[in-house]
Amino acid sequence: MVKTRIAPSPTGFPHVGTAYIGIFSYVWARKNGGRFIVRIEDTDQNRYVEGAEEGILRALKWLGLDYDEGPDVGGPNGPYRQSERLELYRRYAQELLDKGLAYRAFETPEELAAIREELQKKGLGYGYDGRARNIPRAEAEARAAAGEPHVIRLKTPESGSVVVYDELRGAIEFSSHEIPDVVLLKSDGYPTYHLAVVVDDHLMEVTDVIRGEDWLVSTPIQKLLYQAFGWDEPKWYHLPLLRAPGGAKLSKRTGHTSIDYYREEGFLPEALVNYLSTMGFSMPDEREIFGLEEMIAAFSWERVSLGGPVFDEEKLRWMNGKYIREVLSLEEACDRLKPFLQSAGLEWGTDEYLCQVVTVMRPRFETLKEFVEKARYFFDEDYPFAPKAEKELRKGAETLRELKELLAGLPDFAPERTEEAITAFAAARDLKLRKVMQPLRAAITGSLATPGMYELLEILGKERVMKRLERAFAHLRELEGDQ
RNA sequence: GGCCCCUUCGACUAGCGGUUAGGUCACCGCCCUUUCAAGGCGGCGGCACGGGUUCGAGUCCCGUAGGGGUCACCA
Repeated sequence: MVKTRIAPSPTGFPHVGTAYIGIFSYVWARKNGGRFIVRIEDTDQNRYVEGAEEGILRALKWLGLDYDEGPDVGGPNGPYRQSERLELYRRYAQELLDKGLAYRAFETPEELAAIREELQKKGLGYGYDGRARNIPRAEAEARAAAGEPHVIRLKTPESGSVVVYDELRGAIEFSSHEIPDVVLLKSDGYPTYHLAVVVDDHLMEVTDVIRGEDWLVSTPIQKLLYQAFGWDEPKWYHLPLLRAPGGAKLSKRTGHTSIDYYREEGFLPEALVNYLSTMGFSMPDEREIFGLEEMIAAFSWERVSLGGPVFDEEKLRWMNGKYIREVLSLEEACDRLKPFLQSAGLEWGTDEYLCQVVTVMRPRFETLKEFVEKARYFFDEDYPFAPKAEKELRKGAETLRELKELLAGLPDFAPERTEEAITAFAAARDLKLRKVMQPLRAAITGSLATPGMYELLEILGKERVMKRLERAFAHLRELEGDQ
């Protein structure tokens, strides 16, 4: 059975990179009828952030990446939080010690810094020379027993090479002398990533490790660990890293990397997932709008490209708009908007009214949050007047007064009726339609960017429109009073 | 810097030896039009470079360049 996992660290907000890798892991597991699990890698006590785990799990659920096993849902191979598995790592580190494949090292951070500097001068690529290998076993055990702080390091081969097989790139060879004696167990008793990931992936029966390319060069270390334990290694897939517009790895400094940011800005989870999926994957028929189910059906590693994709928020916005106007049903779109209206303190009355508004507004906003900004006047009689709208108001004040009388005489604001009345009104005065429309638009919305006038009038209704015209004239008087 | 990975329009990508190198975003123009959008149509724009292999390379190989990653008791 194919089993994939995602292993986020609770060190901050939920990262889009986690979602990105999560999508491919999820899809590959589902494609194969396998299992997708979440494991929390909280082995760094210094970087641990309270609440981060909850944020990450919430984000994964929001995106629709439901997992079969995880810290909050349990599973057959738990616990799924590394801080709760410390005994396991110690036991396995001991096993390596017993086999003579690992050793205790007692250097202080200062000593290590000195060693690193020294090696750096010699032009060597990494930071430890394996000198503690020379400490006699008995002495090391005695010092450890005496409570001397130390770490346990992996004894890596001194010659030869390690060949890693990446499913997306093929065989990659690393010279053994470039693989350092990495720390397996830290002096605080916590494991490092290398030990924890191998022990957990093995125990949790992970068959396919899908992760970011930044892990590629550490794979030989983990492969060595699998060998040391005598376990079968999983298949490795290293996905390219998401890039920021400049080209560097997407980070806090180079772009918006928090999933929460996108949720708060009014992006739809479906759109974010869809967009992230197109970062490296493409459908056989080149369609760009597709959901997880479609991706699962069409997925193949051959359709994954390896160039680092640049995360383009502009295209994400376009795609989000596409979802709002073409993928979501009208009712669904209305429901998604409600929380945003609420947090803006706006009331929409009936669902029917909201849907009328959304119907005409749908082609005009790309994020849920943007709707609130652009459709405010539908929900607030105290809508503000934009400077350009005020200008139209001034220019068309006379026309508007006459138009108001006309509108007041109409029995109702059915589109056919208002259209006939207004076009006739303009024709009678030999006015271009816009000379009539713009002042009216400005008056009843405070804006010059709105849906069509006839639908606007119908949705707002005669009563509200007449009141708004009154208010607009009042506003006009204030403006003139100021001058 | 050592090592590793990557390289098609500005961005995301299709292409798996023979194509006028296709699509999407962005940009520009036109159409529609009462504004703003959406939509339709059209345009701009690319195989990093140099060697090979081959009758024939965007497609295969090598090199160069460029970009990225990684060199922690962080993951």
